[in-house]
This record gives sequence, structure tokens and C-alpha cells, in this order.
Amino acid sequence: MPVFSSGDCESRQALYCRKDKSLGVLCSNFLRLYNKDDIESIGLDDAATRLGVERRRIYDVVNILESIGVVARKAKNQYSWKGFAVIPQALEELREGFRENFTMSSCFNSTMDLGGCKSVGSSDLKLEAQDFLSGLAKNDNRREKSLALLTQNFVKLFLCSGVEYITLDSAATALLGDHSNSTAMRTKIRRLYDIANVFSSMNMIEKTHHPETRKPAFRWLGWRGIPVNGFPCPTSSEKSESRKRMFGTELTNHDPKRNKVESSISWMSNGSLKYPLTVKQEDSENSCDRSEVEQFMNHEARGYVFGPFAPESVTQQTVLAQNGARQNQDWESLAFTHHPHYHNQALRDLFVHYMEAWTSWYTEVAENKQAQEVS
DNA sequence: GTTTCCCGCCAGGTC
DNA sequence: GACCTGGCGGGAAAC
Repeated sequence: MPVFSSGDCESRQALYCRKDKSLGVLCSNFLRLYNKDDIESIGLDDAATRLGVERRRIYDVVNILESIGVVARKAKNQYSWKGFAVIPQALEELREGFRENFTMSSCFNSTMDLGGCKSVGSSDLKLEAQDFLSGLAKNDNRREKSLALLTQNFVKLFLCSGVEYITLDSAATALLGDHSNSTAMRTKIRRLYDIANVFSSMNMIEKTHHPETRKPAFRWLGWRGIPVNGFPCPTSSEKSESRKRMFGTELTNHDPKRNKVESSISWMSNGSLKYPLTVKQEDSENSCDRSEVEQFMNHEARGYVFGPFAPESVTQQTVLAQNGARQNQDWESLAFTHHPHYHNQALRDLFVHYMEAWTSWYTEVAENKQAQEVS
């Protein structure tokens, strides 16, 4: 017998309710069931029985949780519970993995000349970055198409691109590399919905709408710790908006227009692109109550040392402080002149961000070189 | 009409 | 060969 009863659809008892069956609700129930100190081992059959679902569904949840380290496979049919504490480290590893891959891909080596400064955002850079992205997705074997890997790549898109809003079709395009294959696109989007529902149930992303296109999009919230009652702490906007989704419910077809709820997150606009004020920034919008934060401070993904893909707000501040506004402005105009204009939003956002990261990095290196020459 | 995503088939992998 | 794992896409609920 299932250990958890339905939520939203209780009033419509005895009728089939799709929401009760959603992966997000299942994930919430799964986490409630196993997020305990004395849990060491998770049997898939046991989980399926206790949650009242088919084993097949447990695989989906477990694979996604495994990709961010919450559970780890022990043996056939057996997983070990690692807990939420490992999430920040797992996210950091994903970020680092992206950075290493990108560095190793020789992208910068082949296209950037420190002395002569080949044009930022050149077609070379565009092609190399495209290679990297398609490399994420072009492998055809089973492992490469796994839900776990797709989950990690989806997270990387958020962590490493600096893009705040990602639509699932643009994510699918970026991860698939070939948007002309409509069947593959549809399949990829279905899986991304699965992943998004699980992450939504953990409050790691939220469903909203892209401010410009108004298309349904997801916004990265990051991991904000688990308060005492076992539920991720809500943002201040969530606290003030009781209609918003809570842990244990899902975001299925959540529409701000219909619900008259708009994200209260601040924006930093730069031309056509918008970036978060940084997800890890400790502002009133994105942080938990201090008491809650302190309890989980050790698990928070704070204090990142941003690499070449640091959010714009970080890189720009650094450059401005070090070199003054003028040089930065020059780089921006150069980058704008040369940046590739993609129809695909995710790719466009990524490449624009690469250019800005490169601008920041080059400026820093040039300054160091100048300092060395002086000394 | 579009978006969302449950459901279960079935093929590949493991024991 | 039996069972486990999980990719995949049909098709229906939700909007």
C-alpha cells in the first residue's frame, strides 16, 4: 500500500488524476521516505511497493537523483542514500567538469592569441564551442543517451552558461546538436520534462516564462539547503505567494499568466541578454531565512570561485574595478560586432557568454602581463 | 491547438 | 534464460 496519499486531487477521489502520478510528486514522496538519518540502503522493489508505483518509475527518479549524487548505486536493485549534503559538491563537480572539458577541447588554444588577440567571438570560437556542445549529445550508445547524463548536461547548461532562463526546446537543441530531427527533439524534450519535474519538486529550478518570448521556461534556483522539516526552504516570493508550488507538489503546466504570479527576481539587463544577479548571491530573494541558512550553511553551494564562465555580474565588476570602464566598453563593442547571431536562444546565450568570459579573462591576462613588464 | 508527461513496450545488459 | 535496466515514443490529460 502506498505510504503517501494524493494531494491536489483528493477532492476528485476515485477518479484518475494525472498529477498524483507525476514524477515530481513521486520524487517528493521518495525523498520524504528516504531522507532520514537511519536510511542506508534503498531497495528499488521496496521503494516501488511503498510508493505504490511501478518499478520503472523508480528508475527515472533514482537516475536523476544519482546524477546529482543524492543516491548512489550499490548493487543490482540496491542504492545507498547519500543525502542532500552532497548536492553542492556534485554541482561544483559538474561545473568543474564543464570547465575542464572546455579547456581540453583546445577551444581557447586554437582560436585565441594572447599577443595578437584574434577577434573575440570569431567564427573559430563559434565552431569550437559548437563542437563541444554537439559533443555532449552526438554519441549514440545507450549510456550516452541516459537520463542521468542528460540530467547532468541540463544542469551544466544552467551552471556554466550564465543564462537564467532556459526553454526546454532550446535546451534540447543545445544538447541534441541537431534540431532538424523533430522526433529526436520531441523525445529529448519529454525527458527534459521528466528531469525538470524532479528538479522542480526539489525546488532547484522553477517553471516560469521567458520574459522576452513569453515561452514556458525554467529558471535555475540552485540548491538552497533543506530546513528542519525536510523541505527545501522557499524563496521570499514563495513565502508571500501561498499559491506557488510547495515541495511535494508539482509545477505541471504552471502558468504565471493564469495564476497571476510573476517572478520577483531582479534582472540585470545587457542588451538582448539577461543574466541572474547570480544564483549563489546571498540576496533577499534567493536565500532562505538566516536561521535556516545557518543550519545548512555547510551544504550551501556558496563561495564559488568563478572561472572563465563566471556570471556577467562577477566578471564585469572585476574588470571594471581593475581596468576601468573604457576598456571593458571596447571589448563589449568588439564582442557585439563579432558575436554569432543564432536563432537558437540557448546557443546564442552560451556563445555570448563565452565572449564575455573571454573578454574578462583576456583583460585580466593583459593586465598581468603589463604588470610583469613594469616590474 | 499546444504543452506536458504518464505509461508500458521492448531491447540491451547483467546475473 | 530469467530478470534488471532504462530508452523511447504513443497518446491522453491539462491547459
